[in-house]
Amino acid sequence: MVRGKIEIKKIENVTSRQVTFSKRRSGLFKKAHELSVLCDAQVAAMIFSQKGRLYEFASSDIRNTIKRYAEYKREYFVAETHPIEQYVQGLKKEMVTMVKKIEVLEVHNRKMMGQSLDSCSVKELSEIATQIEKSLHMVRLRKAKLYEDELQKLKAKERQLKDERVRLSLKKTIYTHLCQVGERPMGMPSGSKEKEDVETDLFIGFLKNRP
Amino acid sequence: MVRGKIEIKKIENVTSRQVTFSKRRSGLFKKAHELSVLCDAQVAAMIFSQKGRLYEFASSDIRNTIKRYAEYKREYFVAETHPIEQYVQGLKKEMVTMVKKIEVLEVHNRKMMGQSLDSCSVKELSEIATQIEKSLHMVRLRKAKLYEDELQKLKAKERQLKDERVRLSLKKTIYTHLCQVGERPMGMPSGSKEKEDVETDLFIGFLKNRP
DNA sequence: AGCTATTTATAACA
DNA sequence: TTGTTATAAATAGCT
Repeated sequence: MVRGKIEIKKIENVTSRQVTFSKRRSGLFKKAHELSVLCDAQVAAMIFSQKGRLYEFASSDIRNTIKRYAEYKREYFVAETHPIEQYVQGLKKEMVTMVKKIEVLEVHNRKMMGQSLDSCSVKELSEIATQIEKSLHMVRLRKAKLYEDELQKLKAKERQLKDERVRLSLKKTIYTHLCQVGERPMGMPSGSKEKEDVETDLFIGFLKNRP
Repeated sequence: MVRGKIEIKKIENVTSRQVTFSKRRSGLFKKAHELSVLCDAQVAAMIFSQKGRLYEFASSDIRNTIKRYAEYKREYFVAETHPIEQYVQGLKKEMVTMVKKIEVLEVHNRKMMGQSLDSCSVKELSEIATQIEKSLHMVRLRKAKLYEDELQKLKAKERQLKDERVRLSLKKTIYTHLCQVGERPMGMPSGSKEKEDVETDLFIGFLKNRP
C-alpha cells in the first residue's frame, strides 16, 4: 500500500475507515466480478457496513447463488433462514395426526351406526352390541327424565291452577258475603295476579293503598 | 498483471483457468478478510466453481450474515416464500376443516355412546334412539348371520361325517359279506379319504390299480 | 472526489 | 501443484 504499509486491524479514525471501506469495497467487488468472468464461476458477496448498510455483489442472480448455497447447506439454512419450513413440517405432522384421528372416529362411527360390520368378528360384534345397548339405555333414561320433568312441570302448573281456582272462588264467596253484610272487605291474603277478574284487582288496589 | 495485461473474459485454457481460479479466489477471500477487519464490517462471499464446488468466506458467522441479508431483503424472500405462504394458508384452511370434522364426529360419537345428551331435545333423543335401535338391529343381524354361517358349516360337517360313517359301515358289511362268500371286493364307489381304516385304504388301492 | 508513491496481486513461466 | 518474477492493479495518505 502506498506511503507506508498498514497493519490489518480496525482503523480507528472514522473518516479514514469510511474512505477505506468505500475503496476496498469497490475493489473487492471488482475482483469478484473478474473472478466470475475469467473462471466462469458463480460469485456472490455481501457486505454490511458498520452502520448496517448492505452492499452486495453477485455475478449472476444473487438469489440463484444463495439458493444454490442453501441447497448446499440445507440443514441450517432451512432451519434458520426459513423457519417457515419448519412450521410447515409441524403443520403437516399435525395434519397426519388429524387424518388418523378422523379415520378412527369414522370407523367407530360406522360401526356404531351398524355399517361396515363385515370385518368384525363375533366377539367384536358382541362388544359393539353391548355398547349400543348401553347407549340405548342412556338415551332412554335421558328421554324418560325429560318426560318426567315435563310431567312434573305440568303437575306443578295444574296444582297452581287448582289453587288459584280455589282461592278465587273463596274470594268471591267472601266478597259476596261481605257485600251482603254491608262491610268493606280487608286484610285478605293475596297471591293472585290475574287481571281478568276486575273485582279482585280492585281489592288488591285497596290493600296496596293501605300502608 | 504480470508479463502482459489480460482481458477480462473467460479463460479458455482449462489448466490456466483453474490456476487463476485458485489464486484469485484466495486473493478475493484475503481482501474480504482485510476489509472486514479494517472497516469492522460483516462480509460474506460464496463462490461456486464451474465444477459446482463451493468455496465460502465469512468474516463472522456466515449464517448470521445471510440471515441479516435475508432480513434486509425481505421483499425478495417474501416473493420467494410467497407461494409457500399461500400453501400454508391452504394447509391452515384444511386444518380448520379437519378440526370441525373431528368435532362433528366426536359429538356424534358421544351421542351414539349415550354421552353428552343433556343438550338434546326430546325430538333429538328420539332420533338418536331410533338410529341406535337400527344399529343394534344391524349388529344383531350380522351376528346372527355369522352364527348361522357357523351353524351351516357345522351341519355340513356333521352330514359329511354321517355319510362317512354310513359308507364305512356299508363297506364293512359288504367286505365281510364278500369275505364270507370267498370273493374279492371291487367296483365300490369311494369318497373316503380316512386313513384310520386300513381295510378301506386297501380297497381304494385296489380300485386305483384298476385303470 | 483525485493524485501518486508504494504495496499487493498475479500472469506467465519454471 | 508450488514458487518466482516482472509487471499490472490496488490503494494509503494527501489534497
